[in-house]
Amino acid sequence: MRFNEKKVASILRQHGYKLTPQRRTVLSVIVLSREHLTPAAIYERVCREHPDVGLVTVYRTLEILTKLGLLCEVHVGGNCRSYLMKHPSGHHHHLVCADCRAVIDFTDCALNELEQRLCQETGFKIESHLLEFMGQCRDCRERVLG
Amino acid sequence: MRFNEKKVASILRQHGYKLTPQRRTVLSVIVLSREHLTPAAIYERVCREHPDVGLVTVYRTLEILTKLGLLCEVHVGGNCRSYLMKHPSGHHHHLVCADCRAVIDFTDCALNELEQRLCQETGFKIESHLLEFMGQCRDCRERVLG
DNA sequence: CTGACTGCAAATAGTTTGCATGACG
DNA sequence: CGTCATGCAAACTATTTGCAGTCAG
Repeated sequence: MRFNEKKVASILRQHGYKLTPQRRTVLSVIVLSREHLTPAAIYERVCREHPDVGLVTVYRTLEILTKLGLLCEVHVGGNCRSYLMKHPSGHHHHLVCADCRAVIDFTDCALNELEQRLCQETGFKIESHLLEFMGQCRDCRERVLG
Repeated sequence: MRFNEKKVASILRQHGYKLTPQRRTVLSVIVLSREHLTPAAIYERVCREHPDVGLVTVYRTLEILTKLGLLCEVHVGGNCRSYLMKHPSGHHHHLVCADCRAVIDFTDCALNELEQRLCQETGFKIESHLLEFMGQCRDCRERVLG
């Protein structure tokens, strides 16, 4: 389960950030989404509820959440910046639906063996990795099949 | 081994693209690089030899090479667009040095098993994946150690 | 020759910054 | 109440497009 609104709010407060209505709205949009969202998409949804919030505030909120390590970036699909609330547990990867942009997380990537072999063969010291699967989720497949 | 200049030139000609001096220069910069390069970095190197080439031409050449499937994008490192000549053989992944940006390719990603398990568990139809390792290459490690 | 290619300049898209006003704690 | 947050406008960066002149084939 990903971070929920209460948890994020408390972390923000712990770090001395104020909980303004604008930030609450941005937070709620991100937390409630099963999809990865671009800043523009977040802004659009925020505006539906509170048209007076500025795009700049969305960017600044994203910056804070990223700095606190609460967000993960999704890379799939050309557009580089898409965000999603992170798991509190840490290391995980994404399974992304190309149609509805829904994201499923999984944790055991089983890359240790490959990583070790690559280290031996190349002399690299591997520090991290990026792994994402792209495809079509169950719902979207069924919708297409009719 | 990645595509070489001759091979790429011939593919371009086959597809009816003209081989102008500008394109030759852009090509040679990409082919000769062991690193992944942003459009701006390619432009800079091109200018060292031919200061009269425009950045726009770099973008347009990259567009063509991408359309022909001769380039791969490297995602690591925030900046989203970095390019590298592709392997003719097809499916492969990258091991990227965070210091010098050198890229080593490898082919057997050993993800089939994981892919199958994820399909079963989630109902996803997986179509592709993105896998990159980041770290420090042998040379950069030795340079640091002295 | 002629259509494709080029460079310039301007347009567009995405993101960041400066600043005066406003509100959380 | 002071400080941090906000929104606007403007600056910036990256990329794309329109256009007239140029050149590869």
